[in-house]
Amino acid sequence: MNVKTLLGERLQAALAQAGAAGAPPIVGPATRPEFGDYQANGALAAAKRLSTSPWELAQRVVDGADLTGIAARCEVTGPGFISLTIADEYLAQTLRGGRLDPVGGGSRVVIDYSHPNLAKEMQVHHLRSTIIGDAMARVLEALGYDVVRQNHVGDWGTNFGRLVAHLNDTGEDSEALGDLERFYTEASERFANDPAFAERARQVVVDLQGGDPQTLIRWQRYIDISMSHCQAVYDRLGVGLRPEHVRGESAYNDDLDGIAADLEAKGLVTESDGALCAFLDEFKGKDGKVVPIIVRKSDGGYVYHSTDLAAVRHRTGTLKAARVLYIVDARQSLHFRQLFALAERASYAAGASLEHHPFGMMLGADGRPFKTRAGGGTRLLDLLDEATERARRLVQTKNPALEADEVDRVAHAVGIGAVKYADLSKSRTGDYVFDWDAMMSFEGNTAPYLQYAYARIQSLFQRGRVEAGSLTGTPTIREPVEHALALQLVRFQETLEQVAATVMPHHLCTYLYDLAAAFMRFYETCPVLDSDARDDRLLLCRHTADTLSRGLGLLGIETVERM
RNA sequence: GCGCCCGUAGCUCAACUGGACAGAGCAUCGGCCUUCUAAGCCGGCGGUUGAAGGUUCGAGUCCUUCCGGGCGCGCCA
Repeated sequence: MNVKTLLGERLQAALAQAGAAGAPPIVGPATRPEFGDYQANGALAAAKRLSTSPWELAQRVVDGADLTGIAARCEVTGPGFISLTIADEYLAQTLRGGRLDPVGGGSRVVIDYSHPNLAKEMQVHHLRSTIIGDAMARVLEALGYDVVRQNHVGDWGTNFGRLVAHLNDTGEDSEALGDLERFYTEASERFANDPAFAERARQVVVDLQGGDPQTLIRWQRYIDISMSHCQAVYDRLGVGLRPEHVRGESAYNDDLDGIAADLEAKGLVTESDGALCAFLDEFKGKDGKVVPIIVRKSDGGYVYHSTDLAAVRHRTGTLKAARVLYIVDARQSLHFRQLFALAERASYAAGASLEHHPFGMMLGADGRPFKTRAGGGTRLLDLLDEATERARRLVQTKNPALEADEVDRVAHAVGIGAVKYADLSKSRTGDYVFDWDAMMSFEGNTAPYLQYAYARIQSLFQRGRVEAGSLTGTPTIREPVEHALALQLVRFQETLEQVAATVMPHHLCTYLYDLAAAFMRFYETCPVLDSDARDDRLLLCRHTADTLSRGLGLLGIETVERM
């Protein structure tokens, strides 16, 4: 149950009765404790339009609103705010322990995320797209949307010309592929310094796009090895991407001639310097000249505009998406604005909502692009190694009593969780500072704080010899800290709907942090096991544990029983 | 030059999209462990939200102009 939506409906009806039909109630959490749990600000704006007193209108809304059984208090405060306090009984009945209403109704959402470049191993800059996309996929699925994951891997184009050319020279069974990074570097150096090699590399691109069998075999060999590296990273990270979600640039190769012909037939492209381009007036660059969308290069090859157009058509046409979310870094903003505009004019959007959700760069503590400790490189695997290692040292310091295999599990959950949470907890629009010391201090708004809250509850259950699953019923709420905890628990649904709408997972992080903090306050104030209210409080603990676990799970973060 | 994003406490970040007195954590200072995990809880200190105008009953949020930073702007993706 989304309490915010429910309050909104009831207050909107009351506004209409009071003469302000259609006025939005504008319900949100109360900004201060003395204003209750929720507040509605709609009467202020509505009164302005009706030229009546805001206070009087708000009072009529309060008098007319049907909030029986929901609100314990509903009153006008200040110039015309409506302050609402939810009834304890209602909160208690609404507790769902992390279960969600399927508001998505099976609507299909395609999410394009991770999309590593297979020319080399995954780099740290692939982290953001991968984990934001993974979190969004999980959240939308949990809300009842029909999610289709699309890993639009970079497995095509000029990079692969030089790689396959180098593979041709070193031999099909090259041991060198064991070290993709070095192989890539060697190929790049030869391309830059050896004109004859560069010419062969360009020919390979033509052969690839033309479907030459021998070239495709070598290309496939390279792709397979690179993709297995990616899968290892996904497994290590615990993201839900699997081979069946891969639909790379190469998958659209056969569509490209058709796209070009179709755009020509629709009169959307013209030839310019030998290339086939679309010129959309709203996109201007240097010297005020229109920035072209290059559909086909002068050498007849295709670049990513065309591939992405084919992907749009696939997602809206074949997959029948209602929404397509592109979790791609902010530098691609112009590209996507151009892409969506051209797709619209070519009627490829098919009524679907095409959305680019950009994110900023990962910076080091020095404010420059982040590098790992291992050789100052940017391999994502090195970053994950370091995270787990740092977590292991910390876990051993904090709790020396843990068994060796338990240390492994906790170090993994905490290390990977800390990295993910540090990223997901920030609003994605800007750059963010990746600071090992801050995230590994494990204080404040971090994954380990949340994991710790969960472990404390599990410890309660163990100590009290309580089977969590046997805790059922509706608790009685007595204390203010219990009310605050129950209120926060009930806000799970509205928080996730907000995440789904904004594609901003950090709202879920903030929510979980507030939930854990509410629990910690409850835990400090209210004895559980040795209390007359034991059963009621155990129930609150169970709902908290379930919600923390579910919420962290939606972020792709594991919980542990002990830490 | 044009376009997009950003600028909030010493540091890292919020602020539910225009609502009440801008909130957390870190750092710093001070309290709380012979009872459920102190990776915790409670409190103090810390702000002209880059600047100046404007719209509004109300602006960190919207508009204009500056200042400062990042990114992008024709055959890579």
